[in-house]
Amino acid sequence: MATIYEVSKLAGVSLATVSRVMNNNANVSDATRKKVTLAMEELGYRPNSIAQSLASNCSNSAGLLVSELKGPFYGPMMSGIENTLRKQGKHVIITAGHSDAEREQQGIEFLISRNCDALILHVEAVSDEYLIKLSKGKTPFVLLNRHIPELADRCIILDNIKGGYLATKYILESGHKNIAYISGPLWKKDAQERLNGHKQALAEHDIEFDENSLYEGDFIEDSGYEGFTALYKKNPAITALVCANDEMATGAMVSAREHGIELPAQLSIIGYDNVFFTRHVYPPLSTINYPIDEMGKVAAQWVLSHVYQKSVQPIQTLFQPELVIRQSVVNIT
Amino acid sequence: MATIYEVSKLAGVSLATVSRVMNNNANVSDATRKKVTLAMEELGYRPNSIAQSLASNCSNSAGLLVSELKGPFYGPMMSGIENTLRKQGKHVIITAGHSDAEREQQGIEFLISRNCDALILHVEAVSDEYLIKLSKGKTPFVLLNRHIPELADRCIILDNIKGGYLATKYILESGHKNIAYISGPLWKKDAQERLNGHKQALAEHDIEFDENSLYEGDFIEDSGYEGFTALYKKNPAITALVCANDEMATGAMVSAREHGIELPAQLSIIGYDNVFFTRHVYPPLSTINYPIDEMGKVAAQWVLSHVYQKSVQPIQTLFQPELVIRQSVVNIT
DNA sequence: CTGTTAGCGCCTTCAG
DNA sequence: CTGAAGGCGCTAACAG
Repeated sequence: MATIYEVSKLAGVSLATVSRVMNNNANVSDATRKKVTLAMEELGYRPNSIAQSLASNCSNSAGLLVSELKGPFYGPMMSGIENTLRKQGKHVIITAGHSDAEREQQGIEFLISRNCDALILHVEAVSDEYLIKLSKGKTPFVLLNRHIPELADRCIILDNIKGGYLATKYILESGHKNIAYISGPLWKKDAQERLNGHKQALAEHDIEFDENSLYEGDFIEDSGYEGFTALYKKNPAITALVCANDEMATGAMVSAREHGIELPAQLSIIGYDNVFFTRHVYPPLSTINYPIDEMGKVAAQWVLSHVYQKSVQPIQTLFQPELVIRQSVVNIT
Repeated sequence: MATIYEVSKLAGVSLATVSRVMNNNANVSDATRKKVTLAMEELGYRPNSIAQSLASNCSNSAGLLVSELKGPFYGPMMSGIENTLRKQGKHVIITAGHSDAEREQQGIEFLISRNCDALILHVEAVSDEYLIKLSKGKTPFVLLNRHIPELADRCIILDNIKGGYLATKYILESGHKNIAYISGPLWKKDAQERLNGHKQALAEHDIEFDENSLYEGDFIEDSGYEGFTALYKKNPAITALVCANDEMATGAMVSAREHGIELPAQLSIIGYDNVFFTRHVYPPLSTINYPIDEMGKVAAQWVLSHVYQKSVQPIQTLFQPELVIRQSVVNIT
């Protein structure tokens, strides 16, 4: 790899001049600029961004931490972020936290140690205190899907309580009274909030929440399968199931079919997230829309304006969930 | 951020010694080691991996280029790679090429300029020549899903011809004779190969391939929708459709239903890739398994052994596709 | 076992 | 408009 030094020699100028044409910064005469450009081409020169980063303390890249690299939820999120950042010539360094406090911390530290100019974090396990401490550090960050009062202006979130409420309300208005619920891991705030929304809707319709009709899953398909199996055993009379995400809903569907239950006629199911494949499962799954790609874009824009343009514009931090009606819920009134 | 210098001062030792305990390399007495460790903790010291990378010419991270960050195909691939690398303390820097030659090149150059120790590339648009030239450079790389004879030992591929063959063979053996095909973009080699496999199976059964029953899609769902719409218009008598990937197959299903076609009774469909949601569409989609997660792991292992352990072990480069039978294909003999 | 001394490749004042 | 010089934080011989 050619270095700036070789370029400068070939062009017959100083290091500083080469540096200047690279960052087409200061005034450089057209003549010398041309000389340098030619020399760079001749040598196939590529700037070493590591060295740039060390010297300038700016890496032109943002760090992104997601819980998983796979799964239908994170793909659109990463993609939305990468696209908007890339358009401005910024890069993204992605790493996974696996919903584990230690791995999330490691990931964050890795990104910081890589000189990321800013961080976009979808963290679940790490504590509020840790993040507040982190916010005192020099690397700015936004939080996706997590609300911390002290950091409210950089928390881009969905109103999960409302989402949970909307889902169950729709089920109730379709005449169901015998309703089971498969939640996410309840140590996760969003899982908790969705469940709270559910309870709220129930209360509004004077239906008492029954612990026996709750199964705590882990947002993964299999737990939906196991959840329905368990729930059905306890109470075969349920006519509707609300799931805290779409993947568990599809898992539940598999179990329901194995029990000889006809969908949606004998069992209504609703999911959450509106992940892309929900249109294609059978029956097409009604769900709650989570505009994660858009939220990712907002996060990216925050980075762009806040870090690179130094113009601190307020951003939309609260997004609204929406009911998406397809065919998995049946009216039994 | 504390630097190595401050640590050395606090511990009362030299820079070199601090560096040594960090890389627990050379012999350091337990006493001084303890002093240094304490000093590091007290200062909350974190090594700056950018500086390490610049000085040691080793970044402990591999670059990964995929076509898209979203989509059911790349998720498992990224995840498989990240997991196996992470276990050895290596990190992954991911970027997207969007199946565009220029963006793929940019991505590769970014990864190289970031001092990645090795690259794992899923590139589609960039030329063979470019990659061959790249192979002369100092950053080693493996190729995923691309075969270049000159670089055969670092190409981890699936036998796509065979996969295409298996899919159509299964359709033919189910008694279908009036078969349409939705391909991927034919400038992509894998799309071409899958189609060739299709033709080969047809030939074996003495069925002539008809250009009119081919629609060139782009591996994205919508093109499956449009593809079937166009194909059906030309020939409403088709009884089977083979698609070059699962996403187009699900798109085709939507169109078929809109035409009042009952699935699978009136139209058999087979996909390709065995992406995770194929089990959940209706009818559950028969397809060809593409062990992409495993192939990703092999790529990661290549990096681990080849670059970090300097033990050049040969790896499995050719993987076999397998027919996955579900319920979207019906026997009409 | 430990300290000294050069760099890694680039940016950034500061003079000129 | 251009060059010289110092430094970003760390590693890696080489001495001692």
